[in-house]
Amino acid sequence: MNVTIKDVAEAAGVSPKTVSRVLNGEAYVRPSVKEVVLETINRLGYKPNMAARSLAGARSYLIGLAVDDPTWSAYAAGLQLGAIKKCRERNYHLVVEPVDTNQAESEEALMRAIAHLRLDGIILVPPLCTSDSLLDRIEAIGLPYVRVAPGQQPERSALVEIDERQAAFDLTCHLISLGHRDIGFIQGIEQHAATPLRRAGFLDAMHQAGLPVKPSRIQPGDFNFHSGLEGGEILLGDAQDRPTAIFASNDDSAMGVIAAASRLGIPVPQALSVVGFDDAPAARIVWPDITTVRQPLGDMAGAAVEILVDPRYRANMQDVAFRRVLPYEIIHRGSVGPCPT
Amino acid sequence: MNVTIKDVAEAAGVSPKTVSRVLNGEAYVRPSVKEVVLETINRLGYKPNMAARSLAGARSYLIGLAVDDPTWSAYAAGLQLGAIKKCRERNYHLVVEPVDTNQAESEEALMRAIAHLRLDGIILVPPLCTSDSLLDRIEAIGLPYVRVAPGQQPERSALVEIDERQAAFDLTCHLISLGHRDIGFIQGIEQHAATPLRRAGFLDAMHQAGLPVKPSRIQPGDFNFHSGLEGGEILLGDAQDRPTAIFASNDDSAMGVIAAASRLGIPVPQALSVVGFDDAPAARIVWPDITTVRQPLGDMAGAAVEILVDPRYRANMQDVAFRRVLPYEIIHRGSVGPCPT
DNA sequence: TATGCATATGATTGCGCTGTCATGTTGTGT
DNA sequence: ACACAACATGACAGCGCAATCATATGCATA
Repeated sequence: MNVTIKDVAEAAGVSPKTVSRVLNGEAYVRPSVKEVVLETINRLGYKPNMAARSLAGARSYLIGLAVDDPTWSAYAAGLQLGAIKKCRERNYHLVVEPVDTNQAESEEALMRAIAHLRLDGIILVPPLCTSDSLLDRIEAIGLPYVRVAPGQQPERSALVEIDERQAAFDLTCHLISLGHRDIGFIQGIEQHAATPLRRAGFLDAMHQAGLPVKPSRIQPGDFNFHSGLEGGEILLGDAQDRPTAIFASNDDSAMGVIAAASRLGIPVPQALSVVGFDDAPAARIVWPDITTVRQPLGDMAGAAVEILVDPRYRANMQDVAFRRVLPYEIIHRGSVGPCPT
Repeated sequence: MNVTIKDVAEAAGVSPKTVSRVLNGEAYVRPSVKEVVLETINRLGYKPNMAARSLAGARSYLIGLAVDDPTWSAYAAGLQLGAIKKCRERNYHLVVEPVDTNQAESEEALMRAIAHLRLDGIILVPPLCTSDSLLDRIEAIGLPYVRVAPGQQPERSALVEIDERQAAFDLTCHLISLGHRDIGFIQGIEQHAATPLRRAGFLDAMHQAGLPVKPSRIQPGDFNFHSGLEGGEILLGDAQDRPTAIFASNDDSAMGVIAAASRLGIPVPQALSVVGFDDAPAARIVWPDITTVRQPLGDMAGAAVEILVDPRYRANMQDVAFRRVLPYEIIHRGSVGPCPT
């Protein structure tokens, strides 16, 4: 049937264990032998059997990505792609596990999958990475995990994030620098750690500039188009008293705000500036395209994979060295203009 | 450490093999014994080890999803979610493998992953499912595969699709029934089998209604927003001679057409009707929302998984019974109106 | 030359499960 | 009552690999 390590060993004139050593990059193999083995592997087209590897060894070469995102938004997609790419590099594989935070049974299914597959590690995406009950259970079984943008309990475990608060601060400052003094804000899902951070960054910037923020200028939202539309219609509804700029907590809701403006006949960016967050693909293609904050989602997921496969992390999961804060970037596009006089 | 089948067997007072029988739903286990075993499994929290199962048995309980879609569009996301859901039901797991059709090395990586993981089956998504070289290689190793919307070589292997041509035909008829007689068309990526089928359905309907289609009314595209924008601008550029409706080959390009109309000051749907295809999430939320064809992507992927785990398919991959044509649905929304007089 | 240590390799065992086959233990028809 | 099936269970081997330990080589130092 299929080529096994034994076949390679025989063909190369060494023991299976030596082939195994070459495969796993262990020390104590003469370069000349190593070369012969590698050549034989290639010639025979040998591919190690993961099941046997994981049964005999300690690792499964499988990393989990747990996501609670029923629509599989661009955010989840960006992370997934980055994670897969890095897994390939490292000869690992990614198993995607969707979880519904609102369903206890769903968490059960995740734990079952983890045990089934003997995952080597798991990447937790908002809002899962802020669920204490889930974190507790994962810690209880000793599974290495990395949180993506948890926004809280930074000391608890490894994490990968950007400085959301600073990014929101910078973006708000940009609007202020263009003369905007009355800026509305559309929030995200409250359970996402990013939501309070982005709001805080926004408020920091406004306060630092000495600009007041009426409570009615802060509208709820849930990171999707509709909430942007609704929040936008409320913020822009009163022609006598409307903000000249709106900060939406992500790009989808920013598109909703633009749609609301368009319905009300308010030209963007001439009469209203709109900014989003995340740099979703759609933010680049809609018209006007949206000024936003680019999160390096692929890099973040890649960093998470790297942490999980790092034996040093597996040895000491409390190690503070595994807290990655990646750079963000403000992307200037067409949805922002100077404050209308 | 972890509970094994042996522990369960001892606790239940039976042999490991009997537990294995219960696990795999084999015949010849007394109901009373089965009950005791199941109770013990539950009590001990036993989770079978996939690696051991796959090493000892013939199945890996892993299904692959191969996708060539660098942006991981809504199409890929919809399929993925449906596949994962069905996998869970069946106690399988999904491993996502992105492939770049333009990179030979990428196909190599896919084949390596297949061998590594001993996949039980693989789902091929356009345009991969029309790559003869890839299909040949997969057949050569005897791996069961299902093609999603291949649009050609229907007899070659199992497939899951909708009747793209009929759907495009129906959608075009809808426009014609509203009085439109001059309809433009934006194509998709030529390598995707859906592209010629949707075009053919469109042309069929036009011809059947006795309506001419000038060559300039057919614009190229690649399923994304930009190509819709460009094609739209060309189709609508001449105010003296412009179609009253445009059929875009998917929702992204339909949004591009709407954006083009908006730039040119052409109100949709008053002066121009636009239809898309796929019923992407965005089609529902933009304004105006887009009349389109809903493909049951989740069901399609689910059906693909069901075929792959079906032992009858594994036994006879030529069986014509495994060709699934799922129903589509035309979704009427705000982007279509009667032909302006 | 003898001693030690770093380097290099192989023999053996077992991971947890399923496949095969042997062995019981009931039921059914005559 | 007997043969013979259908049913029910267990003993045992082995999947392909890595971990462990034992065993060989070199090569410098005393």
